[in-house]
Amino acid sequence: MSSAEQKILKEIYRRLLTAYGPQHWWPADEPFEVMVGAVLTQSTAWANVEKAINNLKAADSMAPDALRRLSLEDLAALVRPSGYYTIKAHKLKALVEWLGLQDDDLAKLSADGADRLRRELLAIYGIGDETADSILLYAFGKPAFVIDAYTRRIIDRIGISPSGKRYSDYQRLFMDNLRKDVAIFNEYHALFVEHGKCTCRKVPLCLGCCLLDICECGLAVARSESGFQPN
DNA sequence: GCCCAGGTGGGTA
DNA sequence: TACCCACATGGG
Repeated sequence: MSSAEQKILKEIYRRLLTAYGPQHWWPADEPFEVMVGAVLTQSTAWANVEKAINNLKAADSMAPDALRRLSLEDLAALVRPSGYYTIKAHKLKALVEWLGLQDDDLAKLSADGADRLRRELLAIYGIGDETADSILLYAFGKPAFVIDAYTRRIIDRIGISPSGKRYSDYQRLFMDNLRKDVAIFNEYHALFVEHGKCTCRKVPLCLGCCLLDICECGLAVARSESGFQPN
């Protein structure tokens, strides 16, 4: 079986990878640092998150126990560059509180089933669908496809929107039509984010540099027609 | 000065 | 369920 959606999703991936190359998201970081980064990056540019992460490391606090020992005020001061620092300090406290209940044993957690782990994560204050899936994918190596606002816009624009508009509806579109491969899911979401930085996203119809000139019938428009030339 | 970035939770209709 | 809003720094 090979649906039109499968073809389109594979073609989008192929084009994004050709244009931007591998993104190397969270390739060597510790799972805990990935979890912290996933919270700090909520609606925030990654460059600002890096400053906050560097502050935590410089304070010798990039560890669950170290974060638990910090006062809320001190933690907020450290993550201040990432914005929303008061609320993010609360979120990180909630995260490490939960980790403490798991004996801070991330290796054991990663052996849990993805569904159970996802429910646990969603029960933590400050962790919603996208952050939960980011953690599942980038920290625990589970094949969870991450949906962000930009991914939704692309899907809607291409014309393969799911019948529902919920997070889970969009996620199912990818999960049902792609091989559940952690490396692919990792790269695909990162490429969407990278493409999101392209200014052409503000153009109602994709033209010029845009990769997403895919016609409604699901057949890819030739690059020569779109004028798009990958690097 | 204005816009936006790797969202979530709480309130209201 | 579906909107609205607060939350905030830093770079272009």
